[in-house]
Amino acid sequence: MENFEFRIKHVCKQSGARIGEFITPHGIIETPVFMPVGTQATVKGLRPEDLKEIGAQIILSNTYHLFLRPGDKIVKEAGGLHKFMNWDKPILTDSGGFQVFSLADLRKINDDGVEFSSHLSGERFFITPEKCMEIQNNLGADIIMAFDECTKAGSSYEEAKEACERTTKWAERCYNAQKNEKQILFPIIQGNMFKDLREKSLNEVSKYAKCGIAVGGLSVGEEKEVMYDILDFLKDKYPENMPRYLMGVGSPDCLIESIIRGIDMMDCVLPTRIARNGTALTQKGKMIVRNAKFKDDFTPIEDDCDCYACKHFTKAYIRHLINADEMLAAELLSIHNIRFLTKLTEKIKEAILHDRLLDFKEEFLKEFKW
RNA sequence: GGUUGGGUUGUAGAGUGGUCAAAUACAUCAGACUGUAAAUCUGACGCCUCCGGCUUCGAUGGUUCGAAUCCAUCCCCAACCA
Repeated sequence: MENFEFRIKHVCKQSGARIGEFITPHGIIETPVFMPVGTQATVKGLRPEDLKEIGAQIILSNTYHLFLRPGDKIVKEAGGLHKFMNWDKPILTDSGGFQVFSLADLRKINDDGVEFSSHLSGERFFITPEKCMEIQNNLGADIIMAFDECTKAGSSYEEAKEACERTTKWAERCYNAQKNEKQILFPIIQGNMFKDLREKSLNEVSKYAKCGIAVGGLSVGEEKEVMYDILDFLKDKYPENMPRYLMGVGSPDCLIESIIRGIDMMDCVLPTRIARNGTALTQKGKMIVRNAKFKDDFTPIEDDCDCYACKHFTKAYIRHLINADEMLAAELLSIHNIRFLTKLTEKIKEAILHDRLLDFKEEFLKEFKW
């Protein structure tokens, strides 16, 4: 596996959190890392240049969505996802496992795979683990995800167990189907909120983890404390020397809490979605810039922020753009929100380096309210 | 001066005797958003001591058990004719 390597550079003596380097064919990812989501081969509202400027090292895209449109063959023909979307840094494609969860009404699962009724056309497609690998091979991301079954919080033990076992079997099938050495397959730990299932899943799925493993099925409606508890439970059980990716988690407080619990990589649609809906991330928590109280506030979202939006524009102006339905509002807030998270991970790294991540968390959460 | 058509809750605009505090849209205000069916969704939007009460549909007066809706007068607005 010379195309991929994970090196731990420092472990925080206070928290156990790590700083690492994840080497991929498209460059080194410094962890811990927040990964912006670009489901349809674009981080909504942002150009690759914007993303680089705000410190994005890797972005996500999505197997299910790109399979439906434009089709993985088109992307392959275009020269692969990197070339297609003009992003020369690492890319991770999610497997479509999350769509098993989010499009629950439009799919049927059996042990062989999932039948989706396309949310675009209604046309039915059957996705197996092997098909998922074929699609992801065609897309050509650096990191590809095993096809899994993500269950919602509140699922019964039986449901969780069934999904968990299926996810393990599918991980094996993905492992056997994945031949491209330029791509690394991350298997996914499931098990819902049941610790025995989580442990079993971790142990079984680890067999298929060469240089990276993911925790899925969290932040699916449960209380944060429940998620933290699961992460605590898993913390010292992961395979050695590989990055741990917590899927779909990314509010600032969760970011810190998860990194403290040994997580290296995270992604989340939150910063870009709430940006499009008029909300900014700040040191104090959410700021709904759309609110009338900002109509004559001629200061930046955050005075000390180095992002393009804060350097050049005021809250009053951005509120005006939101109010006028101008797309620049979404762009500026997306830039700010992603920058907020990349900057937060930089501060976290700094704290890890100085063995004071727990202190940093205390300081951060003193001001930050969600 | 005359004719015709109008004046409805921020705006536009339904409603032409009871089921009307009054459709709908827009605007406004607030909230939600965590591997993106989300530039989306939810709620509020006359006033109050708000599971009930009060005051509204240009104004005033009337008809009626009951009026935004019918009648009279007046005041405005628009178009056209002099």
